[in-house]
Amino acid sequence: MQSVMAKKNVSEILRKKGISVTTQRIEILKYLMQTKTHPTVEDIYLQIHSTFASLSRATVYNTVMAFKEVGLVQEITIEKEKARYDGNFEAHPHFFCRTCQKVYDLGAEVKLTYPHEKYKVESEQIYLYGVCEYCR
Amino acid sequence: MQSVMAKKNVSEILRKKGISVTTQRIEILKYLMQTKTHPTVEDIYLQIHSTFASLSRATVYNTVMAFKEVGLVQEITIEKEKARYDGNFEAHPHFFCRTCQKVYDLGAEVKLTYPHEKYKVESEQIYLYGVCEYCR
DNA sequence: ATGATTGCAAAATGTTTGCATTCGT
DNA sequence: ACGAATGCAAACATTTTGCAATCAT
Repeated sequence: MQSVMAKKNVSEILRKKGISVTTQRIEILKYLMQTKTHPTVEDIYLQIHSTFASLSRATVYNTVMAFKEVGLVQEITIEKEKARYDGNFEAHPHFFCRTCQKVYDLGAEVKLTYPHEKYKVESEQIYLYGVCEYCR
Repeated sequence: MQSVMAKKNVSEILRKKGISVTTQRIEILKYLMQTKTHPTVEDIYLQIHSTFASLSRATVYNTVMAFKEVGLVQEITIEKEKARYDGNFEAHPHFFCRTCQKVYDLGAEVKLTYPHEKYKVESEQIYLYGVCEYCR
């Protein structure tokens, strides 16, 4: 029954992360937490701009960078053309369909095991490529 | 003793892949098979252009795309800014150092396990992020 | 009040495209 | 000889930057 995250909850998340709370950031975070489409900056801009006309692309760029730094979003570079953003910060693999160009989440069934030796790993991304079930 | 791959061998690889053999392709493939730096298009262009002045950036773009299609290189999108190319086509993880911005190969100690269910996986990329041993 | 954020425009970067010339087979 | 590959310039897409106006605390 809680279809869309309330403005208050989103503000609280921003406050807890120690970054200042603006209307733009609230709107962008609400959108990112609610969608599973892995939107690009342009996607985010077009979506929010349609109901909040003053939003600029520069602010979307600033905002996703700020969110990435405090750990509110993951940056998905599964295609070389453009970055996508995922409001789910938990590590999980992504699948790119080369037919419909959509990015899907994969779950815990994909597992990565490695010894932390020479490298101090801070984050990881697993990208799988192929054709999704709908396009086959 | 075989420091640099001979022109003949490289030509043979191209011929076996069924793509036509040009001087530019020979030079680019020789370079990609010999380096472990995961060069960008600009890196490849600058390196080869220094001794082969007529090479153009457009040809480097065309060539890495052709190589990718026939399975001679992997495209590494570990950074959103630019793609890198790896002449080692075997699946292996990559590590990106956020300090020196270099990309390192990781070996078989990193393992990915998953069931092929809904998605027909054709290729995979594993990217790890952190600080390398030299930068720490 | 003051420093951070925003919006706009310009610039920078990486990549793609169109087309005439050259090359590989 | 013919289709493919090359080189150049222009176009395009994404991202970054500079700066004045506005907003958050």
